[in-house]
Amino acid sequence: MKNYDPSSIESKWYEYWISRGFFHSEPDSREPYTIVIPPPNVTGILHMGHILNNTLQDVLVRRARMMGKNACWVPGTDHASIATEAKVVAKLAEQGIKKSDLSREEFLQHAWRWKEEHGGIILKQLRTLGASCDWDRTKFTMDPAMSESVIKVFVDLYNKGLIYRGVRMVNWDPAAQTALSDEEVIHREQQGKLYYLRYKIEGGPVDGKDSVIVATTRPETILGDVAVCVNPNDPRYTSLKGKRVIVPLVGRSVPVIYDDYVDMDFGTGALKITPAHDVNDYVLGERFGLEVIDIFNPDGTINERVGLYVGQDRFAVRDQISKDLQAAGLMEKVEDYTNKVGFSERTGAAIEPKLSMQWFVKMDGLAEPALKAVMDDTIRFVPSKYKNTYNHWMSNIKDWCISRQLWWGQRIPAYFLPAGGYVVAQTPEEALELAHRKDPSLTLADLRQDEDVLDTWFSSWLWPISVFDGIRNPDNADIGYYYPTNDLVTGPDIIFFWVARMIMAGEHFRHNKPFGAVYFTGIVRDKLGRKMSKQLGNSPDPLELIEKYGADGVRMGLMLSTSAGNDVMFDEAMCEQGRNFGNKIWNAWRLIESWQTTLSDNGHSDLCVARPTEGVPTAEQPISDRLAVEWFSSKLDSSLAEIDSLFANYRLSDALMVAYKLFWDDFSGWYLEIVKPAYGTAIHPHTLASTKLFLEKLLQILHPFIPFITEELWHSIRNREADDCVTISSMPTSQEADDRNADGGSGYAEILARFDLIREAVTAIRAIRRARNISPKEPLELKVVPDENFPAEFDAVLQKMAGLSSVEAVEGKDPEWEAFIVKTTRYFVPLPAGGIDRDAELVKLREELAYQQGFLNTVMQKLSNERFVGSAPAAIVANEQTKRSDAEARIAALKERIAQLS
RNA sequence: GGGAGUUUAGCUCAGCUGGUUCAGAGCAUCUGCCUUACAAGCAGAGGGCCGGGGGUUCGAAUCCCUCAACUCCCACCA
Repeated sequence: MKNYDPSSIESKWYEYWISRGFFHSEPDSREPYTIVIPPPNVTGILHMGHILNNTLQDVLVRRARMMGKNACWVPGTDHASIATEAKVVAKLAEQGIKKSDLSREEFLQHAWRWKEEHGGIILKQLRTLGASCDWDRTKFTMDPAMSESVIKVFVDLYNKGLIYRGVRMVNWDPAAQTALSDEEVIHREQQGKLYYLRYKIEGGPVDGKDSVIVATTRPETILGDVAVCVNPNDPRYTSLKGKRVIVPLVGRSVPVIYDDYVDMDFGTGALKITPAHDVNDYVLGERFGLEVIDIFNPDGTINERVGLYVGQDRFAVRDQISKDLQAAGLMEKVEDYTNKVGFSERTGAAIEPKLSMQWFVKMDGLAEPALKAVMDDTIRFVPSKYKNTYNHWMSNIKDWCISRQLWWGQRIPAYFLPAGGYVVAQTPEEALELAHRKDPSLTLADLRQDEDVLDTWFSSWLWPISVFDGIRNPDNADIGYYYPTNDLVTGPDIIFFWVARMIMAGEHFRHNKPFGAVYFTGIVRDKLGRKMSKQLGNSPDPLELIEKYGADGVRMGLMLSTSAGNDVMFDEAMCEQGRNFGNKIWNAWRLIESWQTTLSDNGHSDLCVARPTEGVPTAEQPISDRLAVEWFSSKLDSSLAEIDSLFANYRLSDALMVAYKLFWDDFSGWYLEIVKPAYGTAIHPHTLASTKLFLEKLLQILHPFIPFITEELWHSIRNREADDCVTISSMPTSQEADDRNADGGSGYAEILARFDLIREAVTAIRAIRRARNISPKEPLELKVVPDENFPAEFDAVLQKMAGLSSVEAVEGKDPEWEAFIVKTTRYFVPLPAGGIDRDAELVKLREELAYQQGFLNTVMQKLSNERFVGSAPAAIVANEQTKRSDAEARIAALKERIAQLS
């Protein structure tokens, strides 16, 4: 089989890991590494954003596990009250059941059944991706213990005076029929109209005018008008002082009031005041003691208050009232107008500002320590630009409306008393105790619990604490060990909803940050940069992708093109690249596996492969092998160091790229090619042993990114004990070069540099072959004028990789030799037949000469500039001097060559 | 209306507190190869006034100013 087939092994290994309990964590003496998953909506299904987010978490967790940490990734789901309740309501509607026909208990039964049937699908899907979560710790935000924590926190904050109840102007979602927090409202530009309405002046014309023209985008709200407001400095309206005007159609007489809130330049400079349905109007209404006329039902239809348009929807009324005004001659004009309208984040309905009784959390005290923790980098934001966003929001924070007029969620533990007033307590029984202080005769049946539930985020803000039961049992072993968690991986879209509030909760309830760092992912877009959506049909099904490219391939594809905070332009080609890489690894193993250390007499490989460690080598290890091992060992080491530092800065895709190139270019392209025995010959046992060791380390480095294929090959390399898996192996560290140096080897920086010179020479010879159409199989001779930049020790490697029959030191050149220079070393290749094309050669040489002379000029300019020599650091100047002498050497060689040819 | 970010090769992006031959990487493209691990591959090659303009400096993709385009966040102008 030439191609790797991921599907045949991926599910096998996931089950194996689970069966060995590798992902389960209990507190022990090791250092913990903790991540709590951003809990997806319990009824949600996996999309590309989840794939990205969870792959990132898995990479971090798997790496930490291999670095010797006690890694714990806590999975779970969120009850998502509005979204889930909306889904259940829709599902019931399909069956002809209206929510209003059900009791609370009946509805909740349906909801729980729905949750049991559809809930947690997403968690199963995460296993397909390879997510190494500790499934034994799976939590749901409405688990009894989780809900108990939420209620405990509510009671606690209430008793501290941080939660209050009051009538406020809130964002009302007429579709879900609940209040929303400010964060749940999305403002979007909308193409609307600006209507100019005529308000007749009571008692006849003033200054020749019989009416005031008022501009509004919402003519239907005139039903609730209680005043017309103008700016006191507006000369157009000074004469209206003390006058009243008639609300069109409605016929209500309302006063003209004066307040400099009104912008004289907008519309006509006259503003209608509807305190029940506009935040600003409400403020003005309070200031002037105006009546509040609420004209809407909770579902956005007109109520009976005014007796007009009763029962009709607000948008239908807008059209109708516009016509009626027109007909009555009360519409001056209508203009196109673009304005911002708020919509519900969940249902998409246009938000209606509505005055209602709600519960709020006082935020300023909570915000202060939470702001500090981020600004002084106690909690690190990656990328740091989100500190600005966070700072701005936290500094202007408003109180948090936490009550929702829904049934799915934690019910607010406030109990109303028959005689008025209420008590707040953890349980009805405790509530009764409190109630008894007011009236000892009360029984449980007299208490009426608040009908509303809490905002979903009021449970998720406790997530990093409550998953470890740190609210109910603040001193338990888990919370002490795993908290604070290490990294949080989430999208910037919920920085206020969730991240900020978790920090507040952490600081308030644990007096400690909830996590050490927040890695903000971008949004997964299609390759045209469009957001993925069902409507556009541009959102691929992750499970299909996994089936097609393997989980490793999909993970790799996403990881290669994501950096913190940047959106990912998703292209299936990326998964293809990931799959191809898996194939590359697979084939590298096939090659190594085919190598034999002993051969039978007839030249064919023995069926029985000698164990390299057992056999006594019958011959010296080839020098090219020894050098290749030494070089790759250094290369591996320097790459490890690089990867470490990239991880420290959360540059995961760069780290993967380093590993990718290490495997593909250095290991497969160079190392394996150097040590590869000729067909039909044996490999030296030492070389084979080293090669397998290298492969093992490479698999370890790659495992956090592509867990499946690495585990499969880990077991192919040798027979292993049940728990000897790459998943829980120890990540190689980058100190091995030092050990080797102690044995008398050369430092690895130097060997890497020397090897690069050989690479350049090989590439140059290959280019000559290509230009002259010389087959790679045809041996060439190489002549060299050795100097300090000629890595003579790699002679054997050079011969093998460039297909040379000999490398000979010479003093000078022959006109029939093709020449090239690596750094300062001059190389020549005698060409077999036909010789070289002198003219073409000369053109090339002269171009090169011109470039080198130009380069030398710029160097000389710097060096002859006294201010450069005087002010630049010594190292920079010395470097320029080296550049100068190198260039001069090359120019001399080029000139000599040109002289020969012409 | 405020604030932040982005702009470097066809695409996606690296280039940290100015100085190595600094103009890079991966992918894509082009050319030649089915060479006994891999055509999901190998070998080679091309490709960019670093958004425009100005300034600071011996020296600018990098620092400052300005203009332009795009993106995002926040904000109660009907």
